Amino acid sequence: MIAQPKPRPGKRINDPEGMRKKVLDVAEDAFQARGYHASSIGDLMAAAGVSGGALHHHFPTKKALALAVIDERVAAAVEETWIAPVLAAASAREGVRAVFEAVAAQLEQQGFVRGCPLNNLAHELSLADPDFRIALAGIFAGWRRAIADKLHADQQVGKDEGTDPERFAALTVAAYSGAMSMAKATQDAGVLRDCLAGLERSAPSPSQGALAARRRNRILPRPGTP
Amino acid sequence: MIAQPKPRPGKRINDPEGMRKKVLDVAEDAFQARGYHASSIGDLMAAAGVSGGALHHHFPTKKALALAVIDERVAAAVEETWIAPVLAAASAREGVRAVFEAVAAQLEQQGFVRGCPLNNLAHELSLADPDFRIALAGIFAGWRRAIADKLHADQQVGKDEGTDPERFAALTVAAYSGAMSMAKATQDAGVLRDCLAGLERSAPSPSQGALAARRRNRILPRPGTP
DNA sequence: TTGACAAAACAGGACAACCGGTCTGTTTTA
DNA sequence: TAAAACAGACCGGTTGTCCTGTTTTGTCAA
Repeated sequence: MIAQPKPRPGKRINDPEGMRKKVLDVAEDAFQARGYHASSIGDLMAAAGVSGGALHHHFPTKKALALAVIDERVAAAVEETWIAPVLAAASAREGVRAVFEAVAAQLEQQGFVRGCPLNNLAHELSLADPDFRIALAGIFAGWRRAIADKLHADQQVGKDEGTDPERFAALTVAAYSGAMSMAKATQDAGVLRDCLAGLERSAPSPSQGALAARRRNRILPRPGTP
Repeated sequence: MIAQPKPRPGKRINDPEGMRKKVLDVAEDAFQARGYHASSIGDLMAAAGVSGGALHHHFPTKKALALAVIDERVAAAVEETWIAPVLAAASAREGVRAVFEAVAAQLEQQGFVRGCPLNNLAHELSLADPDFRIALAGIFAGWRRAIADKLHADQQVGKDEGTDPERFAALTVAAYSGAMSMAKATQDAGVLRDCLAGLERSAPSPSQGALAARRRNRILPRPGTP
């Protein structure tokens, strides 16, 4: 007999939080791999091992599920992959460089590119529903704000003056988003390095210790796809 | 009686090319506005006023229709919006600037943003099917090549040396793609101008006549949505 | 502690609408 | 007169949602 968690016939254990998390896990993965419309709730139920009634109890509609994925998972992915590393870096430019390189390295090691979760959903859902659009736009805004604030903090210490923080943040987010789009289409992460190199041409930096902030990134979910 | 084109009951005129064009028109528009999966062939038939048999005669499957849209329409849009204006400009940098500004201006005048057709479909279809991915990657490649070649030609005349053409092209395409992604999510084309400004910081340009190449762009299709 | 009881959590089937594709048949055209 | 072009019905499968039950769990008086 295989030792499964709790396949006992006569007993059942209610685990609302665990079940909700399990559904969000598979939904996040499916939306990232196949997109929103191409992921049926039947697929999600099967992948998560959740009954229709249970899923409907936690997420009344598919839209509600997607909104939860956006608010809780996509936002967290941006926070973990971009905002936290940039804030922890020695400077904004250094943080941006570290993230670009870390993501490129992981993608190359991984061997395939599924794209940026935020941009993937943004393209598919921004025009589909105002609620989707507002949620996604908010994540973009937070992303840009974090970078702009970091650069502004740098300038308070005399670093990197002469660069407009808002423009720098916009260009950084755009370059990364577009690079991931191309990387996904070409299945080649090299374009990330090209864009980073082009981006750093505009740096007035003299020279700084190149201590790469080694942080795990989370643009691409679980490597093991069962 | 309303004067319709040809609603005569007893007569019919075969117009293969016209019917094919009509289908591609509505498909291009629907894919841009709602995406591939959200556009049913029933919707397309109704919008184009085409029977199921006719549509199936020209495009046996939905995938075949999408591939035709990509090869004939999306590629043409990139050519018209980006490649031709850049090639016609005084320099690569000048062409890039002109396109960014022209697109931003049109979007602001239009009042809403539907995004870049290439990136819209790239995000939704790149992982869905290898044929889609290859077709889309090819358009990206042509786009980058045109910009890189233009910059290389500039350098043959001594202009803008010290800039790597491939990297410049990659960054330009990425910045535009990402900016359009954000513009779509925020429904605000201002980010295009922010990115352009950030992009031009890396220019070693002394000064050149700012003759804006005024060309119609075609990122967003027909303004009138019936 | 117990027992009652309402709410939450979960199971699983039912259903109408819709999807994309196919099929047969008719009309036009080379 | 055969092939191309078009019309329109048809079908099996899928979609998202709802619905009716059943089980578990928390609560609170006794």
